Amino acid sequence: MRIATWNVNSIKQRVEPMQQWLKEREPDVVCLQEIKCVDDAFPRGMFEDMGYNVATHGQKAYNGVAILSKKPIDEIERGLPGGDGDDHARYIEAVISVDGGAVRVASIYLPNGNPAPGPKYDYKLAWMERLRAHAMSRLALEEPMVLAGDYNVIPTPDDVHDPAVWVNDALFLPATRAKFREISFLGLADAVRATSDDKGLYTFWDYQAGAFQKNNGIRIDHLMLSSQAADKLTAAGIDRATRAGEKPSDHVPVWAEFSF
DNA sequence: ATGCCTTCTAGCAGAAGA
Repeated sequence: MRIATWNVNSIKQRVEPMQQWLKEREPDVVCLQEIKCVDDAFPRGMFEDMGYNVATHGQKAYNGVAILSKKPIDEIERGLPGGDGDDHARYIEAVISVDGGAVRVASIYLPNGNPAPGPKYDYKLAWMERLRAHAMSRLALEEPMVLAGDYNVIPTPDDVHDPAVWVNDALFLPATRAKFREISFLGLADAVRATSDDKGLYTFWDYQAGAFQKNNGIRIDHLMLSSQAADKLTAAGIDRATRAGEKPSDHVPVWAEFSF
């Protein structure tokens, strides 16, 4: 089974690139972020025609997440627990049936947090603590689980072209990285880093100043695996070619393949 | 030192993104 994540930066603007990529990569499950539309405006029929079931958690103009799956989607939960008054659509979780079992999958759009310090950064750190608490409770189920999405976290200096430029950014501040390590150390493996030590592996390049052409990027989209999923990991990759196509998102898909 | 680019809504400019 192949599970992918992609921050599409508006689903309506990405219909053609998505169709092309789905045909080429043939993922079984896709976690989408920044769909930037309400549930009723999601182009559900297009994906159903391509053989996918669709679960969305949309929002007008901003944010919005979704899960596509060729296998049935069960136990859909929208929103991350603990957000008193948090109306951002940034989290959707579901259980996907696989041969002889199931895998729990979440599509995550973690807050950007800039400018830092400030209320947006406070919201980011609070959201990360909610994610940590929820991940801990889910890990107690001891089942295959993939928490995939745009974490808006650069985990290490090896995950950014020019670390010095990012030292005061909410994506790279020590407190951000420390919180991400806290989540990782619960027992979640980064699929890309489980399979490669290469530098220069990025998932986002700014639209401005020719960032992609210079490979001036950052690695912020991650698939985090429970040990029961990591044990079945056979490959992982980043589809950077989508960034060179027509009307690209500023993020590219990241995927992991499993023997289940 | 600043904008660079793309998206959204609203309404022909401003916010947000990372």
